[in-house]
Amino acid sequence: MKKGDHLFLVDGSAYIFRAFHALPPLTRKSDGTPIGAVSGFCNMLWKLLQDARNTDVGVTPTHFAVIFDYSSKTFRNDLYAEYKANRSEPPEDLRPQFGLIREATRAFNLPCIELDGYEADDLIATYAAQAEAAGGEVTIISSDKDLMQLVTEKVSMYDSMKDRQIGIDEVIEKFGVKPDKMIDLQALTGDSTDNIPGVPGIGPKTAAQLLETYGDLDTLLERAHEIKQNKRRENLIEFADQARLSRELVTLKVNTPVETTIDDFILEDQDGPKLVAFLKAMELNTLTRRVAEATGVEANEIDAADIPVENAGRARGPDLDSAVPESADSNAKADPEQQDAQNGDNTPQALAEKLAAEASGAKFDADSYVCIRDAAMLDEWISKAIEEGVVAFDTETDSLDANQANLVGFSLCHKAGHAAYIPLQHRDGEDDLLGEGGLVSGQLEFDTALEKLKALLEDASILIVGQNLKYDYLIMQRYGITIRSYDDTMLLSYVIDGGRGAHGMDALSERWLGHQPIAFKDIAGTGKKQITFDRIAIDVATGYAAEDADITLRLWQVLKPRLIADGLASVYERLERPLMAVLARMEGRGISVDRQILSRLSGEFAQKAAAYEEEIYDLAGEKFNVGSPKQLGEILFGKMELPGGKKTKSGQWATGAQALEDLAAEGHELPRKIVDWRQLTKLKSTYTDALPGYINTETKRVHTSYSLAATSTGRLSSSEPNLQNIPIRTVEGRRIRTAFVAEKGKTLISADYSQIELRVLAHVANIPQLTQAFADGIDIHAMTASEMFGVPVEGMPSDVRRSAKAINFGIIYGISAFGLANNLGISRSEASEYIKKYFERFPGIKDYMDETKATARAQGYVETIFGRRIHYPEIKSSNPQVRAFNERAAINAPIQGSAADIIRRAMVRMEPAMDAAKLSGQMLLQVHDELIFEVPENEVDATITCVKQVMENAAMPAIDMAVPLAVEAQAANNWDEAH
DNA sequence: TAGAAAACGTA
DNA sequence: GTACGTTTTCTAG
Repeated sequence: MKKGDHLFLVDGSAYIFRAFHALPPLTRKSDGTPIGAVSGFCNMLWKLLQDARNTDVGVTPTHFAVIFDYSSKTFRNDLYAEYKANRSEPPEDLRPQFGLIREATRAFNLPCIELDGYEADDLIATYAAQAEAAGGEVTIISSDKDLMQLVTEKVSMYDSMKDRQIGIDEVIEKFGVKPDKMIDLQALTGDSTDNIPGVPGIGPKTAAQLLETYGDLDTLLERAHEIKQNKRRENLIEFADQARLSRELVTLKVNTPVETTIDDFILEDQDGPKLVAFLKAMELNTLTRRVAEATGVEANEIDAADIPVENAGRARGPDLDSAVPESADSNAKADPEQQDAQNGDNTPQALAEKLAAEASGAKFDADSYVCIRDAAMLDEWISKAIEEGVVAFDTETDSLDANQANLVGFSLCHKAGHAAYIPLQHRDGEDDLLGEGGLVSGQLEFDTALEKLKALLEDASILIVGQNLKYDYLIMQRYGITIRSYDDTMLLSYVIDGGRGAHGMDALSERWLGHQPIAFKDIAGTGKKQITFDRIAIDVATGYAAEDADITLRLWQVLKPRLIADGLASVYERLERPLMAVLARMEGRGISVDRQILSRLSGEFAQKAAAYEEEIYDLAGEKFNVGSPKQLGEILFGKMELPGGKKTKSGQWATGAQALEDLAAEGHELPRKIVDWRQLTKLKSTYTDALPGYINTETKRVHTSYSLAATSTGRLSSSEPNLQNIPIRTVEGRRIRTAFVAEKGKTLISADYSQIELRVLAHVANIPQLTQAFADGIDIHAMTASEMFGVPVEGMPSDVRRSAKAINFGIIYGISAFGLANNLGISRSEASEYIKKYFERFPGIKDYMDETKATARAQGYVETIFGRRIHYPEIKSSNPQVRAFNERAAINAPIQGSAADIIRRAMVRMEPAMDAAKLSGQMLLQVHDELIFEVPENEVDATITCVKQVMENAAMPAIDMAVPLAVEAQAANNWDEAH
């Protein structure tokens, strides 16, 4: 550094706090990460750097650095233990921003300086002194009075938020003393925020006046006895030492052992792409645009930076430093009263309520909806969407099956009440042989519209809002369009109101907007007369489709703030939103199913079933519909007068498998045959007959549909076809699995969590014996039996182990004596004894169950270990049966739900992990605790290693489980052998 | 023809 | 005892 050079020193830590308190509390990324301070910081830096290049404006830095506090412990704590001891932890909302602001600094290509044991102020003092000694000038970007002692002819300060220079004159104006007296002034006045004692009764005015009179602190303290005011005199004498200590505390060190020299601070050019990538990740759209423009970067071509989110969360890094923590939510859980007192109507909760109240009274006006039929108008609507940055989007198609549906039109809504429908493929006239009538005129040309739509949907700076967006995502994916930034109102509702009712659009519209949408069947008819959407008149379609987009946007406006207010952003952001696209890709891939195998099995099952039917008629003495429980009941308990018949709640004879097994056990032949017949016909009708019908004609594969929001616990569900209930328990049933095959040259890998729910139980209930057993890898059911019945694990009778296994599962299900008795075929009192014994051996389980019930009652919901909430509105029901049921479900939910969250996390991480390992295999299916992959034969071993790694570490780093997660993986050519 | 009930497949 | 989805039968309209 030389004469004429100018060093800018940004007081990063102070800026963070100041910006945080100055900016609106709701400045957040779409994932809920608070970024108010980050935003302010980036804008400030950018402005400073821009000014630096406009040589005619202000001063021009040649050197630049951003300085941070390192930790809350510094050398000052050795001088005075109470120093800053009254500082409370920074607000939860602020914490993630410390790390992000350091990231920001690096993205700006600026040195990011901190030093253990020293405050940012000391580093600033040191560098300022060095620069001044070298003949340079210094501007300190801060308005902190603690730094004013550094101001000289060559060193000034700049308050970036008020755009104000602070030089010698400004210090005198503000404090009445020259900067070189600031130390003495602070020593006298103290500082309650930093816990610097000072001298009681002396404020800045008095201090300035005293210093004016006596010159400096030492002289003042020596001549304190001359002071006329009694109290002031006494205090100055009594607290003289305290004043000296205070002076030491406020004096900034100009000789901190810095590791970087000011010559390393030479201001370099911006790295445009790097900065744009970071700003995109922060979703600072305006600044992104500005920076892209100024640096000549095409923002659209740059992906948002991958800011480390998970790893930093745990690391005990410098000060409160950490990038986005796992839970960016805790602020919402902070004491609401305190927040109210501080922010009044600005709390997230208050804002969410206000928005909800507004939405519930809003009017819907079908006449305001627009039908877009020309390109210019579409352009106009798209630019409105770009302007808003948010747009609701909905596709209309001719089928519910996203893997074969054709796009008929789409709707947009950028502002409540302002929605449009864009018809593309409506048809009329008679069906020809292909079932295709003529295209209705007055529709935009398909490819033109699609191209425009692609630009909109793939623009990462525009948030696409959908309801059940996975469907639209799949449709657009098939047209070569990938939706980049999105929110899904169904998933928002699922996270916020899990267990409180349905999350379909109709239900949500009624719940939040007090509006009943046009029903699909009202415009398309029902049953045999139902028509597909492309046959619906365009004006009718417009009213329906535009309304859907309108509703979706309004729901988003209500639900997104609630997500933040309820502190559920991280659940949504980590377990729901990213999984949507993962599932869409899995569904799009489908799995190969061998038609021949199924058809052979169908024939076989049919033959055997027919044979059973003959025998059944013989035994019954007449022909009847074996599939009719009603007729069967009459034969068994009416005609044949078998004993022990029970009735179902609707008054019919119960002929369930268990009832028939009981009869069979008494030596009756017929019930056994019925059970076997049912098994065969079940396998045939549900699987071997039905599955081939699901083979997609184009892909030749079976594409299931996963629902992310169907279960209360967080599990997925699978339908059309349900591939989560493919038989495995019986030999016959297993054969169906052999029809699920890998394509040529590939292999299926099945990887499943071993005993994941019992492991979660061991973790959440904190049971030492269970934890130990899992750590040692011993048979968990045998261990339980051994504990309960005092039988050694070696050579344990199988029925003893079986009882223990049933109890272990019973615990997970919120055990009742009734249920256990049923399962084990023992008496209620015996079952009660077992449970009692179990609770004696594992008192932690009883505690867990009692606590969970109490929690559910007290707050109306329970939580998984990752914070997913499951509500039980009926937990306080006066009906004992209803209440007991809710209690059992509430006990089960954290266990089942945590396990579900774990595999969700694994799934979200799986694709990136496999990419990183250069593996080309693909994830096809999920069955609650199992993932199925299809991989090239030569990648099997590497894939298994990768998959196990991801699955076994899926809880980390959010949760450090007390129990290891174990995953077993196998490869084979079909699902039966792979499992 | 729509929907409930019963049965049964999975974790 | 928890969580699901599909099929068939049966009933009500």
